[in-house]
Amino acid sequence: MRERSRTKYIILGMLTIDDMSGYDISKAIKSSTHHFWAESEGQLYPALAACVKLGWAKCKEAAADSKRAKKIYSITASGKKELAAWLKKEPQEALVRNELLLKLFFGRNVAKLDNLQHIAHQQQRLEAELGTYSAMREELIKRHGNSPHLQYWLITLDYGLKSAKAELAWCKDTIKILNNK
Amino acid sequence: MRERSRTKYIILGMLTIDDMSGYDISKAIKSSTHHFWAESEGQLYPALAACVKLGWAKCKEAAADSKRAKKIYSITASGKKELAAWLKKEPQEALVRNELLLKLFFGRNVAKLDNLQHIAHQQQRLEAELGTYSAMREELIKRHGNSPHLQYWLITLDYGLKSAKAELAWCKDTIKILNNK
DNA sequence: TCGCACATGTAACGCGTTACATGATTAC
DNA sequence: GTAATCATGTAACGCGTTACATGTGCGA
Repeated sequence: MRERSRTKYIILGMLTIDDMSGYDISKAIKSSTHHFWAESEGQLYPALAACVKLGWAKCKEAAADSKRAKKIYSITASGKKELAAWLKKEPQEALVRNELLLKLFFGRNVAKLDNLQHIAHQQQRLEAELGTYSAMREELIKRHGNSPHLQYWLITLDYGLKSAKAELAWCKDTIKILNNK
Repeated sequence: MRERSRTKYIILGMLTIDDMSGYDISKAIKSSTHHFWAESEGQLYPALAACVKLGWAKCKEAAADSKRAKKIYSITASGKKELAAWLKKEPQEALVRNELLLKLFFGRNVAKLDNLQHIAHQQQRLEAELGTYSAMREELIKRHGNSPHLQYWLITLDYGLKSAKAELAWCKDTIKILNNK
């Protein structure tokens, strides 16, 4: 069985943006890739240690000006090579597990209202998400206007915006369909 | 730690459509929910046995007219209750792990062409998917035109169609953006 | 002083994939 | 005859979440 986890690569990727601590990486993931790729701390810290062991990253204690004990990691030349090799490989198909759709697929086993409630709730979630994405977009442009990463970040954000809008349209249509019959 | 697996519920759901063997359920999943919820045989058979043990399903050997040794499962009253209770509970947020987006997020670490290739490949996949969904839609209506499940099945199919179209539009836009700069 | 954010980890456990194992029947 | 599909499972393993554990610094 070959390794399948991509935690080490998301770490390396984050370290190409800036030197960071484990905690910083965790925060960065939560505020950027979280909607399409999440990681928990339980994987992050061991994977960080593994990166160091493989020579893909190195670690130094935080500068004296910082009050907190903090380990700052940076990517090595070898790490950059590994990351680039992985980035070039054909991405695997996205993994999706959508419980809302699964429940709706079997929706005829419960009252129509139960299904409608699930969809209405999803609609609310998506509207909030749309707001978040728009805010993120402005924030990104303001704070990283001349970062060479920006173009790529906007691409993934745009994916979120477009798919949230499409999902929202589906919610509205589906509510109509269920109410009219 | 409470149980998180939903394999037993997808089994119960399939058994509300018809009595089936494990192999039948596996095939049914592959041809219906697979795009938003997949299960492997390694989970399916043990979960089936668990359903019987819990009294949610019962099992009888295949009728004599069948040549093959085959175990046909059916849902019990208790199983129906369990399924309905689960269906009514608020669905959890969808789990997504999109490797394409993850690679693009770090896209500035490789050549633009590498990123473009990934997107072009995704575009092809989506076009094929769109064709599959359209064919499935016709097939469903033809074969299950008066099934009480049909309405719900079309809803989930429609989700696939709409989100594939949105993703396809994003692919085209993104290719343009990357080429123009 | 109380709670939150910062900061770093480990352990337990359930989940899910992959691979293996086996054999029958059907279609070409 | 040979490959694909039908048919049912088990075992090993890596993955990922959740919960736990511990402590600091800062603001209200």
